[in-house]
Amino acid sequence: MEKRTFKNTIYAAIAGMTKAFSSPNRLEIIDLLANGEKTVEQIATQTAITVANASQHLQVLKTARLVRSRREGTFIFYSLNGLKSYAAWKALRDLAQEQEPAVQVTLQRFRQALGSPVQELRERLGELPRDKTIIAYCRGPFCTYADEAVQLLHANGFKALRLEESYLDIQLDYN
Amino acid sequence: MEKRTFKNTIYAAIAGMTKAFSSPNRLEIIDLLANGEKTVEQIATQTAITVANASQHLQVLKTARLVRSRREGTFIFYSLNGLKSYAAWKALRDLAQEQEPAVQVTLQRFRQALGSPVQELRERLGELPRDKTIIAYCRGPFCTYADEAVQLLHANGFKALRLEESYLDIQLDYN
DNA sequence: TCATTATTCAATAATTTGCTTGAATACTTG
DNA sequence: CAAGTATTCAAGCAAATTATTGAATAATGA
Repeated sequence: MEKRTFKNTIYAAIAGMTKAFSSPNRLEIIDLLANGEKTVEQIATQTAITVANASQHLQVLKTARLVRSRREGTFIFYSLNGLKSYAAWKALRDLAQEQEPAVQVTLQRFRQALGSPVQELRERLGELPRDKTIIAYCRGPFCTYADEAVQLLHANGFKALRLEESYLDIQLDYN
Repeated sequence: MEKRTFKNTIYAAIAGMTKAFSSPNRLEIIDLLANGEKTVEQIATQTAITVANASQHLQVLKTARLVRSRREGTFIFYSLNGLKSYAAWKALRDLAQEQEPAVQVTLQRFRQALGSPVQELRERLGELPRDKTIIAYCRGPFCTYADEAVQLLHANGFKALRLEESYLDIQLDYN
């Protein structure tokens, strides 16, 4: 086989896999699945797309071996397939956060624009210990709730930190 | 701004950057540039595409901030823009090597199919020291010459190793 | 078996992407 | 300034990608 043919095959195969990453909806799905397995309908609801469209994207991700599925009754649960899939998503995200002004700016605004659902936390502040540091966790760096929680906790005199990494990040550290 | 709008903006921005990675030709260009800066024509020649097409791809990569350029006389030299660009490419490559059978198989064949240009090395074997270990280096894991060289050196009783990482990998270790 | 529910499939239209060709720009050197 | 060379631009066409719609599968439970 010609050297050029080898190269063409390899780069085409990698690009094929990479294409699965290059759609906003699929990235959001990957980001969701980094938090644990989900059904098609959950994914559709949380990403605000139709079920058929979510299913379609999931097929693309599955063909590229980025996600896997298991059946449980009438439900099919999807999850990320392996740590390297997550590692690649993380590398792309880090890169974009460093180099894409749109991401930097929006993310900052996103985290400042305090919203709502720290409501329960506010109501149950009394149940939290004051002698310990509280770690606020929230899936991925694109979820704002951890930030809101930390701000609320600080305002009320608690020691609190935001956990920057998702659970898959923590696993990555051990490999 | 609506939470959904935030998310749409962020994922779209990341996907925009990711799209720059998802073309075989552009991946090969990135792989080339991981070895150091190159002119448009060098890139076109080494990737076996036309100059206009290479230029076009380079514009895409530049818009996505994955490469940068500098002018020197009539030449414009392109190079990778930052370690994170390289890190992302490496993550994608690792993922594909692990999960894409086509990549695994082809890469293996590629490295076995000994070719030619270790010719000069063969002719100048006498100039090499026999009391030291020789490290064969070759840009990225997708270049075969290092493998051929190691095989030749072993066959002639030298101590030799293949350096798996490119020079950018080595830099990554220090950050 | 039949109705129900979760998921996938299939067809379509709109948009985007990739490569080619030939012309235009930008810098250098005589 | 003129000629030469490296690079980019612009137009055009073929191919791939996306979301939508409505129908088809597949498992569950009565």
